[in-house]
Amino acid sequence: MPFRPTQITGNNAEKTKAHNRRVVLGYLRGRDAGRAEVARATGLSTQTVSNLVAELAREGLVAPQGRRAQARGQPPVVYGFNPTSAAILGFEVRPDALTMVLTDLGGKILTTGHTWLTQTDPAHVLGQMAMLAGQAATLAPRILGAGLVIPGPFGATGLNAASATALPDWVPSEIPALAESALALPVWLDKDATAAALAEGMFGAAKGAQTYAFLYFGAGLGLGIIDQGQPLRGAFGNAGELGHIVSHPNGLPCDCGNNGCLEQYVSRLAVQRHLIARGLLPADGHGTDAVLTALLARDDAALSAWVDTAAEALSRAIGMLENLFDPQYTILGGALPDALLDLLIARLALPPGSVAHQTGRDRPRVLRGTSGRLTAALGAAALVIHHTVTPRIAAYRIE
Amino acid sequence: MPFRPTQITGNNAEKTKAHNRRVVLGYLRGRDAGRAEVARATGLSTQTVSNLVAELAREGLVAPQGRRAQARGQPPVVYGFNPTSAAILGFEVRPDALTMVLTDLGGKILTTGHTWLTQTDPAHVLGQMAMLAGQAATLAPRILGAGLVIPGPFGATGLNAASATALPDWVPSEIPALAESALALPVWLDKDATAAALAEGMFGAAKGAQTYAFLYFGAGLGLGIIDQGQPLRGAFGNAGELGHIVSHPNGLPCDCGNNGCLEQYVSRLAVQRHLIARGLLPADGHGTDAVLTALLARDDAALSAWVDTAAEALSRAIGMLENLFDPQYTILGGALPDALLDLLIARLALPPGSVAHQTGRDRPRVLRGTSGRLTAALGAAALVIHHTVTPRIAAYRIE
DNA sequence: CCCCTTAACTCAAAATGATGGAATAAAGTA
DNA sequence: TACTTTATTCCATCATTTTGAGTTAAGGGG
Repeated sequence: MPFRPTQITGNNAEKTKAHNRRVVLGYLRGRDAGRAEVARATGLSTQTVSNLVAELAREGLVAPQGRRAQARGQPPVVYGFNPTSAAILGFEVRPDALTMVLTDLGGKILTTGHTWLTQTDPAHVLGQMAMLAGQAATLAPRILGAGLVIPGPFGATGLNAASATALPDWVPSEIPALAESALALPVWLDKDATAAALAEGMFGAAKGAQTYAFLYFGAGLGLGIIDQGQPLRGAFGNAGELGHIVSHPNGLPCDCGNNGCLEQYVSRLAVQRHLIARGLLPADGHGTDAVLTALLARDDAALSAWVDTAAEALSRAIGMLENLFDPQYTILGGALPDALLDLLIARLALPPGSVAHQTGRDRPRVLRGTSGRLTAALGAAALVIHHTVTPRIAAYRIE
Repeated sequence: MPFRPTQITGNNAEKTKAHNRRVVLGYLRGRDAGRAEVARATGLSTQTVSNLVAELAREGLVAPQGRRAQARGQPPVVYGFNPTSAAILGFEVRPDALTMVLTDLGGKILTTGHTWLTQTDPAHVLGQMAMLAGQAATLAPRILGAGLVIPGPFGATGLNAASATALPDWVPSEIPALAESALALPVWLDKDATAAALAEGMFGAAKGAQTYAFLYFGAGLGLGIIDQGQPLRGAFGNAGELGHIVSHPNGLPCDCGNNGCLEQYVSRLAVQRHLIARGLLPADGHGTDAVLTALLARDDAALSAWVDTAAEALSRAIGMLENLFDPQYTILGGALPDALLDLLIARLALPPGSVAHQTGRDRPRVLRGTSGRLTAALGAAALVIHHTVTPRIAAYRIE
């Protein structure tokens, strides 16, 4: 329930413990370590770490990996994160379909599920979710929680006309509670691009990074921004509507009322439209992925022309994102074939006037995401880990 | 020391108390209230609030405002924030000058100071600071701390060529410690636009807002972004380099290597260049403010033409910021006369395709800042309050 | 091979600070 | 005046972390 935080609450001993537990678990999720090392890194006493690790080990979330002599002194008992000790559910809700993944805590997919939706009211969709979850539950001894992602934007904004993809009845502040009773699990909700970004930082290309931008190709073009490990949300949960920034002043009209929106040039819909106009794809867009893969394999000129145009607009957009967000890197992912994303990246000509253009970079400025078609659903699953493992600001209360 | 946080640390009882103290003080800074009300709002017990308020009252930071009967029951003793109980120092360091303000905790300016700088090495500048601070100290019984702002970007980035304004020797991670020993006060450092944004949210146009964008006219064009009350920093502290996003593809060349950077069209330097080219301002730009005010008063056509161009570019930029950050509003402030900022705002034609274009807004999408020429120095002072009053994520450790 | 040093770890007591329940104070209401 | 409501205080209790004194298990020097 990330939206509209209104008031910062106080702490007490119990919340302190929960925080410390997340700190310790977060550290061990990053690397195996002995308890004394965790204590030094977190600033906690060894005693506290010892207690917390014992508790986590009792629950199976971490496990001893044996002693490892390093120098003098008694060798530490090294503990490591145990990703197979529990499972998590991720649901992606779109206007036409519901996708589910069940993963372990390391993001490894245990099973998937899918249903086409004819109605999109929460009651109906939550029923479908409960059904899929019931099937999945037989495969996992223990499910920690469920994540839920829906496309933005939320509320009545200037983008609504353009958002046939939005789910109007899905009020972010109400859904988690409904879902919790439907699934009998703790539930977290976020928007697709943000959740996908978290997943990429947890399991994928941005593993270990604290500050990065994730460019999400869904129907349009979304953006998830993670700064210091925390997602940027905005006042109404609508941060990251990258698709509707104006890339070409006086360019192609968009349903939103702007002319030259970026997603008219860089998106799955844009490439589909380009190919349909040239007779390379049926008008309903059926089989897009297969066609794209085939065209890429034979180095098709029409597709290559689209990539050139898209890469030009995308280069400017990424330069802008770099200057505004100063990410460690920008990641491209979502519903486009990996080969096409790779080609787009190869054709980028990033502007020199960027804070990301610096000496001594260890990695490229732009990377491809690793999770492919299931990006959003995996992102949903990652929400659970994010909220279970990542220390937060003092909890926000929602009113 | 906001930059390069590396590790989240654990909590203990003392940190918990410090957090709760900030929560309580933060609440009372927003509105007067009885202790029971604070307890309800923060989720703390009345006893805890009572203890913390007593401590804060002992220090003078809050003071009882008398009883206020409201309904039945014993009327609460209402406590209020006491802005005159202490003072704070704010320093703005630029390559050519050092500006100081001494304010009370409400942002009211008690005195100002100014020195031209011939050298910019930290040792020299810190000496000048200590001198100014010494003079100011006679006016305030108690100084809580000092804030320090410097222009970005930090490190060796692609914008360095363009940043004659940057201070190369000022390494953000080292300065606060040096300054603390020079001033014998707690010191916080941040970049100008970010600090100015915090000040605007604390004392100015965005008072009470949690999520907003502040467009800062310095030499170039900076941006401070506050999301959920926390500044956006980026991986290297360089988030918000708005001036060098490409506004006009293939437009005017910029020292940074890009063509068509926004600050070539919208900045103090841009309007100066426009006026110099037309013989309305001496080539050294001397007397810019007076000239601008005079030209505005007589509705000068040349200036008006600049405003039109600037407003067009600015409208697109603001639309973009809205879609990326989803702020409650965007604020324009800094080193331009209020009348010019007002005219710019009046001429904006904001794009319709924006998440900020929503029904039921209580305030305009764009506001003018309130603090004028001293914006950055006031921002520096605001840093002290931000760190004293605002609850934070578990403290970051710097390595 | 023994003893010293180093480091990890455990146990029990102490310290910190939040909480909960009972008692008290001060108002409005019947 | 008695009763209800709300704010506040007092005091004992509770949840945690920290501290300090051992204990264990390794390496290194003679």
